Amino acid sequence: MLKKNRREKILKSAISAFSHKGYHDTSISDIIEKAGIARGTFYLYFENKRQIFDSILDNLIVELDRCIRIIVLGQGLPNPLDQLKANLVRVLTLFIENPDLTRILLRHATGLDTELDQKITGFYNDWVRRIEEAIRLGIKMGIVRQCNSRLISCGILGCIKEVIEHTTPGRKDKPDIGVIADELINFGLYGLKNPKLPL
Amino acid sequence: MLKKNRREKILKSAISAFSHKGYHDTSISDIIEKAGIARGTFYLYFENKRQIFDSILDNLIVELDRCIRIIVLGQGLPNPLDQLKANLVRVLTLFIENPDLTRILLRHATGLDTELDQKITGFYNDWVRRIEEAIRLGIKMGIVRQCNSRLISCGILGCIKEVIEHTTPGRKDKPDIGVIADELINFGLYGLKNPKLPL
Amino acid sequence: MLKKNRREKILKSAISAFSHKGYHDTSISDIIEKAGIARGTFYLYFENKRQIFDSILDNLIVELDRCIRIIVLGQGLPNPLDQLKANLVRVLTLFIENPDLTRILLRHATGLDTELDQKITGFYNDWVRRIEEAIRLGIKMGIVRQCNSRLISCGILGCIKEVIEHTTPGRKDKPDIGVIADELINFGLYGLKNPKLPL
Amino acid sequence: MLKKNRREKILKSAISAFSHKGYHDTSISDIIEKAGIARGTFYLYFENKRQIFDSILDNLIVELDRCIRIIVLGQGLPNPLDQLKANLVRVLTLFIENPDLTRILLRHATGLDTELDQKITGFYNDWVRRIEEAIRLGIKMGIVRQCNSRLISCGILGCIKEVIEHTTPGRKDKPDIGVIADELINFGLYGLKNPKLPL
DNA sequence: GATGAATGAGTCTTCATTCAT
DNA sequence: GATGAATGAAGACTCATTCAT
Repeated sequence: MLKKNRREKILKSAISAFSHKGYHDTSISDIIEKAGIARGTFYLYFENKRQIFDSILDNLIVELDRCIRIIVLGQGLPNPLDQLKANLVRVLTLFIENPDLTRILLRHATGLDTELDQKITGFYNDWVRRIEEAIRLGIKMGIVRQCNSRLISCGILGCIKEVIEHTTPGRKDKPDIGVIADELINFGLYGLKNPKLPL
Repeated sequence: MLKKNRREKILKSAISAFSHKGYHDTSISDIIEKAGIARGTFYLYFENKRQIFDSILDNLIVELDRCIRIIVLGQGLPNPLDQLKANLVRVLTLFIENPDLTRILLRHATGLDTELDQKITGFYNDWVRRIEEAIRLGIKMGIVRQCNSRLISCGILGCIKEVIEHTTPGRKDKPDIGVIADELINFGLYGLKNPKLPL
Repeated sequence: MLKKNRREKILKSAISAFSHKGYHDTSISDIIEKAGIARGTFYLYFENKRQIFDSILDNLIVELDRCIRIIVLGQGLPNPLDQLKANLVRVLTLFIENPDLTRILLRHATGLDTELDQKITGFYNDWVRRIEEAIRLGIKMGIVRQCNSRLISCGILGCIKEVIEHTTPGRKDKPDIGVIADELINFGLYGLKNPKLPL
Repeated sequence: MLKKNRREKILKSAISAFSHKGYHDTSISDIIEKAGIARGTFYLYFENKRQIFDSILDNLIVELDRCIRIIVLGQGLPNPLDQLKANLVRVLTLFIENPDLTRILLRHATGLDTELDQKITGFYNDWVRRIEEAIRLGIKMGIVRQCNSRLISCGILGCIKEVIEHTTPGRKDKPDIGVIADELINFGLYGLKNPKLPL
């Protein structure tokens, strides 16, 4: 238990440090000072600087994946749109409540090396694929119009990412996540055109 | 003239190196080897490693800004939507024809230090502001529905960024930029909903 | 204790290196090779090359100041001339027993940069001032003739410095410090004129 | 003639630069900028950085040696003391009128490398030897008291050097060289003791 | 397990000197 | 003779990682 606590403490220090200074500008000294441990101790809990960074990202990715529940159609089940919104709300909440992790993922996890880049690209691709599947299903069901589903999925992911990056940092007033989710969903469904106009 | 050539050569080598290995993993040795020059020569043309990186980004930002022309309404002028599309096409073209620069901007320019982060954030904010103004104007004119213009502008920027990142790298077949632009515009205007369905 | 030893070892190596090759021609490599330590270790004990040099000089200056005791007049106290000689003997001894430090102070500490120059000038000025005060007191007491006390103090300092520089280096036979001190004091008091001659 | 002028211009620039920044902190760039010449041109007139420094010092040493005239005894000739004072005045004048050269010799020429150190030591030793010979002669003639002539010569040289260093820099009011020379000679001959006191 | 002193590979940057024009 | 772009050797300093205590 004590051991776990120590690991957590180191992780927290590392998250804070990486978030503020980025991977390269964060030194082991930064981390151990914040954690209040000795230099050697760090290496008892993590193999090296790179591994603790990976570890942080892996955790985050797992958490993020947990936010996404497959949308199930069926009588007696919540409206699919509501399920979609619930997913979005969970993701947005996770990011907004963990601004340090958000910064690490969106600003600092990028371009470190090929391996990591692939991991993150893979993670995003996963989401793109899920969105794409949903769109394809929608098309099949006649509720979504024909489009380049791949491209649009990509765009939707980017949409969400950018809104998160814009919403996260240094806010003191918690934004209303429900409103944000609604705006995003409306935009994704209906676009910007004034519905009162003819096509 | 010769001097300009040399500067260009160094810039090209640096762009290639930064694009593939990122800022920190690119050494001056990498750059001068690619450029086929001596170590000291590098410092004749650039103050230091950081400055050549900034220089590359500054160039790119200038080029990008040149792609965006203000949309002008009026008889005898092209359709605003076509003007919008032309902007988008120019931006997409610039990115797709310069995949190395794209990688640098989207993967490697992020999180280097506060100053650079602010410059890039500022640049993106500029675009967000322009999109926002267009949306506001549209709302006033009654062609765009009510929405949180700020949030949606952000989303649109992210949409474009992600599509670019997804489209750019390592393609050998040039994608059809016109098609991409159309898809993006349609998505932005009409969303995903099948227009044959009632609201 | 071990840590202190290491610091001492590095200091000794640095003193030897600086003394023989001067500040600029001494590289960190020179110092760590002599000390038998790794490159990084040096920087555990000293901030940088310049700081260890300053440190050496600061130490020496402190030691030198310790050699000088204020001359006190009074019954039952040693003859003022003997007190003066004792001061001189202590200073000469310090220099002669530390020829490396002497070389550093007299040959290599000069002209490195404005800051250091001022520190050393300040140190010498201190001594000049003390000598000057003694001369002024002597004039008041009627035992010293009228003179430009400032100028002569300066000259006396130079006198001592040059004798030290001439006496210190590479001697194997220890010079008789008492004799040197006597010669200097006699010169300062009586000058060169044969006392048997009328003025 | 033009060529000679250029050489002089470079020399002047170098003297000014070396005087203010010292040998190591003076770059070839400093010199050629002040001289208004191209980099390569410098090497047409001087072999390298070190040689121009030597050249400056050699000039100065020659000038200094010219200041010293052998003291000749004989009827109809000026008083030996006056000859001595004339020597001193010439030396002091040279230094005071060339503060940059003085700084170079006294602050910056020291400890550069063994060869130069030996040249300068040799030069000073020359003067020490001359002073010593004069003292010996004086002893023989009965006008100078017994003393360690070597040591005292050294001291006298130091006396003069320190007074010069103290008098030279940054003065706007030209000091009265005759007075300084008198003070120094009086000090050397009679010391500090009040002559009205018994020995 | 915990510590922190020691390590040394790696990198940026400077600057005296050369040489083709 | 004059130029100044090019050279590359050299050196200070950092920091992730190890290991003896």
